Amino acid sequence: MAEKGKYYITTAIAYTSRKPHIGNTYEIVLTDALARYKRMQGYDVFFLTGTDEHGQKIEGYAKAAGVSPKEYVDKVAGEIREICDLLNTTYDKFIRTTDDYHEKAVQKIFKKLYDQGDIYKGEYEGLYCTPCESFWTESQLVDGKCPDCGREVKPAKEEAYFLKLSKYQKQLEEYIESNENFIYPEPRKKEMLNNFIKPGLQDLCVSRTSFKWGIPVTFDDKHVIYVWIDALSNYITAIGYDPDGSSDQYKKLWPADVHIIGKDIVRFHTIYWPIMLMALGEPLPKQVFGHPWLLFGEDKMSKSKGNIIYADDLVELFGVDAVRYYLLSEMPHANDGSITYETMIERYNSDLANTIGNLINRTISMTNQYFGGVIQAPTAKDPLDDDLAKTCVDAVAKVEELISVYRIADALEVILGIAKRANKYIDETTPWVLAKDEAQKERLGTVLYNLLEAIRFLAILLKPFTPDTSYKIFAQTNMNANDYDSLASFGALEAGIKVGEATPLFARVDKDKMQATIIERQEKAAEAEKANNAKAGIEGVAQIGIEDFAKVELKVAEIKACEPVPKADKLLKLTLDDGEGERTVASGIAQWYKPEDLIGHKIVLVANLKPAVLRGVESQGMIIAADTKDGAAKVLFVDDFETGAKFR
RNA sequence: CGCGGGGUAGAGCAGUUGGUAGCUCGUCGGGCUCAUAACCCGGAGGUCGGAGGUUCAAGUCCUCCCCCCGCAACCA
Repeated sequence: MAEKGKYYITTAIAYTSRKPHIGNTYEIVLTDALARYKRMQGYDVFFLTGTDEHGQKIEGYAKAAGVSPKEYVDKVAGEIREICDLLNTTYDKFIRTTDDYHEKAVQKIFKKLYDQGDIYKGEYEGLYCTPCESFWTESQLVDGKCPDCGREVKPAKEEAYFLKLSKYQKQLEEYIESNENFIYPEPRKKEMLNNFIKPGLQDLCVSRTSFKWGIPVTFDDKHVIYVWIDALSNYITAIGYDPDGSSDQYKKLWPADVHIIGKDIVRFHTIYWPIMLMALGEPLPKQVFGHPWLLFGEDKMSKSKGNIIYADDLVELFGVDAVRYYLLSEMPHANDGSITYETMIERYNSDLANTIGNLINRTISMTNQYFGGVIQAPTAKDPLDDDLAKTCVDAVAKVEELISVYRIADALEVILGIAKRANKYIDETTPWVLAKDEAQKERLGTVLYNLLEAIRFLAILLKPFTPDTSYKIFAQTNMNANDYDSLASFGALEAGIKVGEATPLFARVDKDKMQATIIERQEKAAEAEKANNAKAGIEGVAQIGIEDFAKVELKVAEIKACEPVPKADKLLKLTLDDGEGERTVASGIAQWYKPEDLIGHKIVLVANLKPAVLRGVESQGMIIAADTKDGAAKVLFVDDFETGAKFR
């Protein structure tokens, strides 16, 4: 195998807020396929993935779960890593931002940037909304008020550290413009330049005092280092970057050849990250690829519906390779992809079972029937064979080209094309007819040789995507020559070897049965979730005493007036008469009720609920409504009750 | 006018710098029997969301409009 130099590839690190669903899993599989492909081609690949474990959100989740942040992230990081392993990904290192070496390196980076003046202590000046504890810029305000709660904001200052983005703006702009492929795909590059860089970069706030779960600033312990410097540096700390002298591994691997990330975080990787590196005096990554997202069929997933698709469920149902294949083949190169159980089944059956699996099965089976399993030398060639050979050889170059621009689904289609062409070749050559004529024996042997050779191409090209399947094909056929370089020409398959028994690689799936199974599992999952919530007291099934109920004041109130809330498509503003006076209540029923449907009706009011401001409307209470089967809400009308009457 | 993505055959999608509309699945008909009810061939099915415009020529460029979908924000 030709040695081609190093190739350092990374995924974004996953945020450890909760177990990742299948959409989050796509990135690691994509990156793994790329890593395996490069490795197969002879590159010295280093593949990094990991988890991002700090921040206010996690602090909050941990608190809610009643555990320490560290315990919380240990659990989730474990789950994430299990999923990576389950999907048979070949990462070389799994970094966690709570790893000791990472934290130390990040602190050093922060210090270095501070010492050289690229980070300075300043004041975050903005318009502050005290109840929301949030800063806003002039442009974010709605009617000059807090976009969150609609209350007045006042100018305020908070101490914070800033990274001087402005200082490097020109340099970054030049880099992006002179390095064609740095930001990929192209539209993302324009977006970055036009929307963010050219209008002028504002210095970036890189520390926080509002939460504690983060890496402390060594020289100012009120502050923790905010996500940017903490998370982004993982790409260099993982391989031994140290401001005081980096490891040999770092010197060999950096700069990264490509960062594989979701399109939503392109900005951080093509603006903040390069500037950090420039400030550190390190070279910039060669490329950042912002991949599209994998979405879900019709329904948005939700835990209560039990229709979240997790990788481990899919793997149980279809097997690892089928899931990998599906994820990679369903992702278009530009738009977001969508996945459903239905298309999973379809693809599984048509591509894997019918086209690929069946081809291999029938070929091995014929080799056994006609030649006792022994691969014959291709001595009786025919012009009919040329197109098959060409399809195989051409596929190698096409796949390389497509992979280089991350068109994975298209590459898989090219590979599948080999199987399709081979199936057609069987029809063209009709081996079962040849078998009846002893004089055609040699030709028959050649036909089967060609088929096995095509399968060999197929198996090798599939390695990065469905590694287990390739392995099984080689095991089943006992073929030699399974390296990438042997694909240079058609005919590297060695004759005289005896193939094994034909065993189906992918059993066909019965669509109806599978769907029934899936529904059953979803119901179970939804139940389990409910039970879980009940245990945790999250949902209202927990029992309360009469004294608790007595705390709730329920009254009959009449709707006097009703109007939609501006800039809120779910909210209606109701003016109620509760017998003692008027009050305003906001209710999220605008999708199902028009104001005129409500005026004059009497409803049940939760009268002593603490007021809250929603979209600028102060809501003093809530009205009682119930969910309907189709997901809408139905308000409880109590028109024949007396206004002001209390429920008890 | 909050940001963004879209509207191309029944479904899911391709369509590079404008030059006879393609692919996969499904469907219908045929073929074959080595094979996992599989494989191969053929057919039907689209006024490319709508209306204008530029052009010899527009799915592709320009203008306006309609409709979906994410994200964001509020279902007290």
